[in-house]
Amino acid sequence: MDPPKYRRKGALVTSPAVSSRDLPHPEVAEIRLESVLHALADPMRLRIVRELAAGGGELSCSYFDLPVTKSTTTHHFRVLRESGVIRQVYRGTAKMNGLRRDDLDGLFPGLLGALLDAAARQTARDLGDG
Amino acid sequence: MDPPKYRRKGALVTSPAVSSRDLPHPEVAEIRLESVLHALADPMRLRIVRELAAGGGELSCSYFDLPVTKSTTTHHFRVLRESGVIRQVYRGTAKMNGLRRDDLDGLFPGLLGALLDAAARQTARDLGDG
DNA sequence: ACCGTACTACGATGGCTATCGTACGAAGCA
DNA sequence: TGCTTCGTACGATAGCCATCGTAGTACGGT
Repeated sequence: MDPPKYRRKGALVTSPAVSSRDLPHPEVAEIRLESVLHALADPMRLRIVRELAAGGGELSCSYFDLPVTKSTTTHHFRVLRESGVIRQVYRGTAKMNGLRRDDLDGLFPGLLGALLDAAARQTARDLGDG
Repeated sequence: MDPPKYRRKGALVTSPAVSSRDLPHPEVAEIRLESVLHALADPMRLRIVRELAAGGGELSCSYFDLPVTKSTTTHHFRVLRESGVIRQVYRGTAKMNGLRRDDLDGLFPGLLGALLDAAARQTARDLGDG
C-alpha cells in the first residue's frame, strides 16, 4: 500500500485532521425536525435512543446488542448522528454515543421528553399494561 | 360492464357496506408510535397536519393547495389515516379530514403538542426568527 | 511485529415510497 | 340524462433505505 489512505466517500486524504478521526455532526441550526422524526421512526434507532436516554452518559456502539449485523448497526448510528439526535466521538477503538439532549431541548422544547415518554408508554402497553 | 364493482386492492364486493364509502382506520390500540413518526417525517404530511391543527375542525382534501398532484395528495392522506394521525369521512363528494387529537393525546400525552410546537419553531427559525 | 477488538467502507439487493399520469367511481346539480 | 367536481385505483418509475457480506482501517496490547 503506497501512501496511507484515509478514504471517505471518494475523498482521499493523506493525514487525519486530528489524532482521532472526527465525525461530521450537523450544527444546531442545521438540525431539521423532519430528519429527527425520520431517524426516530425506525424501531431499531428508537430503541438505541431510548437506551441512550436511560443510560444517562455515553455508551459505546458495542454496548448495544441489536438483532442486526454490525454494518447495519453502524448505519443506524450514522443516521442518528447525521440527523442531529446523537453525538459520536471516538475514544480509543471504541466509539462513544451520547444524546444531544441540550441541543434538541433548545431547538424543540419538550419534544425529546414527549417522544421518550411516548415510547415508554407504548412498550408498557405492548407488555399488557399492568 | 357487468355487475357493479367496488374494488379495493384485489377485493371484489357487490355492494358497499353503507351508503357512504367507509374508510379503514386503526383502532386506538393499534396505533404505533413508529408509524406516527414515519407519517410526520414527510414535509408534505407534516404540513397537512399543521394546517389541520390550525384549522381547528375538519377540512376537506381540496382545501389544501399542495405542490403535488391529486393522486399524491390522496396517497399522503391515506398514510396519515392508516397511521392513526387523522380521521377521514366522506361528506357528499368531499372527504373531510380531522386530527385524532384526543386519541393521540390519550396514547401519547404531550406528543402531538410538542410536535406541533417544534414544527412552528422550525418555521419561525427558517423565516429568520424575528 | 503481530494479534485482537471495534468499527467502517463498499457493493449488492430487495423492499418501500413519493411521485406522476390516466382512467374511473361517487355525489350533486342542471 | 348528462356534466362537473372531488377523490380513487392502478401501473410505472425513480429514489431512498434497511439489510447483508466481505474486506479493510484504526487503536491498543503483547
